[in-house]
Amino acid sequence: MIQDLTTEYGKIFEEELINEIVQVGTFKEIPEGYKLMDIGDFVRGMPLLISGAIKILREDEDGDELLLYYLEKGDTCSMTMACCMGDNKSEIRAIAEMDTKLIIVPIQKMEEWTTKYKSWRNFVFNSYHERLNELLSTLDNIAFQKMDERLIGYLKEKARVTKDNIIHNTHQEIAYDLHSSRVVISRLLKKLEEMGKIKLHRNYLEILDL
Amino acid sequence: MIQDLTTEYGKIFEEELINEIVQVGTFKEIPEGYKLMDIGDFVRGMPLLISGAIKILREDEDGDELLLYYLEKGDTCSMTMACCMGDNKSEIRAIAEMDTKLIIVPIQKMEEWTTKYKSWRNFVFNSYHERLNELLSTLDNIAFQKMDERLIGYLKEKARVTKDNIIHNTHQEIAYDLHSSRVVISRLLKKLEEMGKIKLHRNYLEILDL
DNA sequence: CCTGTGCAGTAACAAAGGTTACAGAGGCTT
DNA sequence: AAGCCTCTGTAACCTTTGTTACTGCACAGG
Repeated sequence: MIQDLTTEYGKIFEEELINEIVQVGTFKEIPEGYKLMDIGDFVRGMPLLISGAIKILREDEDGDELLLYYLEKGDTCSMTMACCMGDNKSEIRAIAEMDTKLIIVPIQKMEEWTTKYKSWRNFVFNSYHERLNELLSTLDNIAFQKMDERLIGYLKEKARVTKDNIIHNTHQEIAYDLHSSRVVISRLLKKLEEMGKIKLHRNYLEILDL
Repeated sequence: MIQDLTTEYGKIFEEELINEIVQVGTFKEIPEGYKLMDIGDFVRGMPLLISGAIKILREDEDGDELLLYYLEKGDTCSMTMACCMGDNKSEIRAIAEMDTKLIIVPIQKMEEWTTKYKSWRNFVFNSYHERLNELLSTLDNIAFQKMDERLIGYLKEKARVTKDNIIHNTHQEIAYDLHSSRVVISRLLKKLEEMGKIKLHRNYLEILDL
């Protein structure tokens, strides 16, 4: 755990802080598909990602989903932090996009370290900053783009995060993430295939040239 | 200025911090409609709102607008803070929704006070937190609601912020804020009038019962 | 009082996206 | 091989939203 932590966070955190994290943090290995947190859950800890990726989803009252963004190595979840200061119920759902290693830090420590370590303070601010910008860009996509553009963006981002040009999802799953319907996604994917940008298969698709 | 500042922020900031703010801050009175900041502008200061309201807009490459949220008294602009840590160009446009009083604090002080004052640190964290939640709720509206619901929400929010049941806007202006078109908004407003929820006039409309 | 300008109402049409329904294909189980 | 389940392709249709075009109306300024 010290090894992993130092590799990923050694450059930005003081040694003393790293030691504290090792003492109070819990190392976890999470399999793909594991649900780390759901809407309404109480937030008990704050995750520091070592490797892998976690997808963050929003859901409305009717159960309609929407992908917000991915957390990757070096990221933490600002939502979690935000929750610590409010009613501390989660506003979002978090699901491991691939096998993921992370460290959970108790939320009490968060406040303490904010006073004690400048590097931690900067880390937290930076994290908020990044999440705000991610949310803004998600909002841009939804507000200003049509479904075909959003779909292309989705495939690109997913390929980037998983470092894999094969998208292992059914059309239905993609439709959920984009808050659309299966038929619409099938239609658009077919068009992309006709344009030679992707190749469709059962349960997965290949990205050729987006 | 000390009077205004103490009234609004006296409860949350230490006296020493209030004094510092008075020393380095610039008090400003902004008329309705004044553009405080545009996309791409360099961020030089951080606003602390004393009274009034500021609307925060996002715009895409084609010039299409979208209202994100309002800043009100006691608020500050997290985007501004976020910008201070990044390339410090603004991602958003800020326009006074009504006559507004505020204090501009130089951004260098922000970092300094974050180390020095616990109350400031909490204020900044809280502000990030609130903005994240505002953005989330804006995103919910756009992603999950239809235009008629969004329009009702817009009118309600505007009435709340301006404390006025008369909305002083043309249909075209409303359409810009919601990123829609004038004809669509006219259509929907007419329906609301037929339902007895509002009363339409030239250049303004009355909210009866939403 | 006349007129230009901007605002609002409305109709007709277009496009995007969502819905329903059904057929066939692939793959697994028995 | 037969049966079953899930995924994909496709057609027909509907709703919502956006677009274009034209009308009349209100108001300000000459």
